[in-house]
Amino acid sequence: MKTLTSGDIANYLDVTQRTVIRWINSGKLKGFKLPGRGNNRIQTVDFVEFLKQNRMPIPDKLQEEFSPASTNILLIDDEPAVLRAMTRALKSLHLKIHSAADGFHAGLLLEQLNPAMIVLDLSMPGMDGFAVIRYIRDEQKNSDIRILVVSALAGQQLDHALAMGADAVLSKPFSNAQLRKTISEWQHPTVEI
Amino acid sequence: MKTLTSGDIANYLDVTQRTVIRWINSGKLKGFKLPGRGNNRIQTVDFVEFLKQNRMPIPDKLQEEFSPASTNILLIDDEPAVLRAMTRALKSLHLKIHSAADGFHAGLLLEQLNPAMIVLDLSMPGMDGFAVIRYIRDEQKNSDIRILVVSALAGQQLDHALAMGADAVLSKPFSNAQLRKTISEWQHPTVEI
DNA sequence: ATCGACTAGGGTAATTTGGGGG
DNA sequence: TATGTCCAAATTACCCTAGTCG
Repeated sequence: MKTLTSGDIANYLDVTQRTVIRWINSGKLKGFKLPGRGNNRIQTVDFVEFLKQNRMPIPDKLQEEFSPASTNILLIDDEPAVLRAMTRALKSLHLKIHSAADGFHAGLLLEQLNPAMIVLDLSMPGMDGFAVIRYIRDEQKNSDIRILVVSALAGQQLDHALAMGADAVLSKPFSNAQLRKTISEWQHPTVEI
Repeated sequence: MKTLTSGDIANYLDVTQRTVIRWINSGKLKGFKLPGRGNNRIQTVDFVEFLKQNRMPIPDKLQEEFSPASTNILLIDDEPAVLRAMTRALKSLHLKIHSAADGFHAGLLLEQLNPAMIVLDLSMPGMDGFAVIRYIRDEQKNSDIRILVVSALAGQQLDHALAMGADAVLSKPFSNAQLRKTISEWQHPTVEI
């Protein structure tokens, strides 16, 4: 749990600490008090909520800290060589790159990281790639995950993946440039507030 | 983890350890001291009580530990028939039974449920059962998850599983009674503190 | 014995709170 | 009404040393 003090917020917003404390005490800004003299602590989520409600700009630092997952990308492929190649290809894009070589680690990391994007090989032994897409699209909380499907399978399989909710497909083999292009387009999405 | 140290709480609340110790010494936070140098230990119940009294947010991890969900059991086997059979066998034990038929769902559910026990088939297509044990024992922090390995593999594989940290093994085929006996022993463990 | 990680507590600096008045 | 400024007292952070443990 990352928390902020009244002073932190005063600095962020360029107001006096006194003002921030009054916001808290009047209930405008949600926070909690430490047991001692009642020093205030504010959870970053609550602060971001406060900023949104008042249409104030969100500092970049908080943007990241608040949703560190937004920069995670998860690569799922059973061939380590392919994972390494993709990692190299994406290294320059300033993403936190994680990879899974089997279904178990794919599931683990998907839950742990809540990644912004995944690159998914459809045909992996012991795992139904479509099941991954279905899982992600059915759970609302994961619904904004971008899915890039890569596969050596026939085109109609790729079409099926698109129909199930994949955002893009690439048929193997593909070039590093193709991969990078697709991912980088997702990196700076249209701003949402 | 039944008790917390001052450092644990400091991390939870994002304050310094020094502050936590002062809370304890001033009686604001109930705890007890170990003989020797007087290291502090705080029971999770007391900590949660402390959080409630001061209207502080309760960290997710603690939330889980306190929710009765700790009676989750996760069954991992690639044969649906086996999963159904085990589910029936365990139905009477008052556990929340979840099952995974592939590595992907095994990973997902392991993260989501934080189960108290898992029953793991070692030989599943596309998944290394030993990797699951290794993950739980090495990387999962509070790894008090009980692991029962079931397998049709040779005995030395089962021994290997035990060496890696499995709590018990059963070679297939096994009877419902054997399964139930092992699991029910874990349900009400001989008290250890 | 050595090492690193963790912990308790002392002393001091920095921060925080709430009040009062502009 | 909302905020900035000044203030004193309380609380917390920071730096330190020493002890414990595996």
